[in-house]
Amino acid sequence: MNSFTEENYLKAIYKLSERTAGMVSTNAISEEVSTRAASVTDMLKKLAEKGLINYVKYQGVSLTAEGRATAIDIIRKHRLWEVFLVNKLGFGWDEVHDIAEELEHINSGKLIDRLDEFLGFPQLDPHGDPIPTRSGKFRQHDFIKLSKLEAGESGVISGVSDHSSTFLIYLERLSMVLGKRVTLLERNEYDGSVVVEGSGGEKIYLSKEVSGNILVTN
Amino acid sequence: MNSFTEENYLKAIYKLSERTAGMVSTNAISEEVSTRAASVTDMLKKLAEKGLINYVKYQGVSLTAEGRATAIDIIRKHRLWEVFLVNKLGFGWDEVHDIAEELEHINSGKLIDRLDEFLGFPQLDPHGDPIPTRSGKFRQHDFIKLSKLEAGESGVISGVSDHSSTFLIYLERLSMVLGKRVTLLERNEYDGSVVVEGSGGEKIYLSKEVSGNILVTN
DNA sequence: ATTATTTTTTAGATTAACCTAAAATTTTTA
DNA sequence: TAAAAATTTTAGGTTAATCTAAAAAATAAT
Repeated sequence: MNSFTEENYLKAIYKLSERTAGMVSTNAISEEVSTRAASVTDMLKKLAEKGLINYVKYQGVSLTAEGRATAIDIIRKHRLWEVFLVNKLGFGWDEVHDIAEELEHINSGKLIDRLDEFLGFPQLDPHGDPIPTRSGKFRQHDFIKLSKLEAGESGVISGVSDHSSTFLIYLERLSMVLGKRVTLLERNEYDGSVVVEGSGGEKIYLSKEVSGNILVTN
Repeated sequence: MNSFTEENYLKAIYKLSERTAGMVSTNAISEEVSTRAASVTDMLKKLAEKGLINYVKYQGVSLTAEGRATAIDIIRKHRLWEVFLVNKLGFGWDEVHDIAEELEHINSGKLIDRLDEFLGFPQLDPHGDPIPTRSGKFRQHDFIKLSKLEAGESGVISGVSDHSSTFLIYLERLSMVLGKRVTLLERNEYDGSVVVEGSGGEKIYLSKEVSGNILVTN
């Protein structure tokens, strides 16, 4: 069995290799887990020893099949717990990340399968992220960043790529919630900010960062 | 905040002081947490330093008000999670102890209050143990050991004092489940074993140990 | 293509929680 | 009540996960 800490490293490496595709650097991991690079090096040796990552000194790391499966399993748990917290206990989508961060390390396959069933086998978590199946498969999701829409084009808000509560509370205040249809009216080429229109005709101003963290479909 | 390990020591001390009322010995704790006495001494110093226990060298320990409150809070979490596992996820009463042992350390007051509400503010866990209120109060329970019934007296099975799955699975096989009414037919004075009769007229033989771990009301 | 900078690793320490072996204290027993 | 036995504590070590400071390697810049 892997420790709590080992699991967090695997999750971090998985997350980083999604975005960058290829080798993940020690410094990037260090940043992600908020731990000094020297400590990361120690842990990388240990994870390599256990066969969970491919590690080449000074070159970076990638997950082995086993490491990847482990990481995906943790993500599955995290997202199922988030669904539980929001759908069953009435938490807001901005409140659940930290609690799920603890719950994801609870160690019982049976528990997670029962929870999955109890929740009705949800496909997406409260932030629109796909929940992997028990065998570690992700269903395809065709989300694009809101910031990539053309002027005049519309889309339905289906996900976010920042799960921090500050960001989610801000979206909430703008009533930019999952399921809402918006049309991109204009893009300011100078700073990348955009103006979108909701179905009620209301106009919403979004900075480049914000629109880049909102995912839409259609 | 207290560590996972510190919480387990507090829980152990609480449990032991329930049974013995008074000072708890190092060896008893050592046994309860499956750790050497020397290590227990280290931890006792630390817990005393934090104001959670009263510790007098060579004399034993007792919980302070704060330590007691902390222990009761953990017990509350443990029992609420057990109710969740049994009532919502369909686990058997013999399967939930170990999982709840992990879940009880999840750190969020809001989570546990929401869970309590979601479960309908249960008063007892699946083993018949009372669930303390948010303010740490136990409702009175008037359980007596099945082994203390007089011949001819009857009672309703309402709790157990051993939560191990071996014991619970054994009870299950005898269909000695919560809510069942039984009448004590006879007690063998030689080994303390008893014979009870169920409402269907079936006779069940129970050793002294088993009948001592079954709690009845009425 | 050397030097300068950044990144990564090694070396040596620290803290929490554990251990064994030995010493100190308390309890039991003769 | 003094010796024997049991309990508890101290002393000194280990492991996992972290740290800082310094060395080594890779990358970038002149």
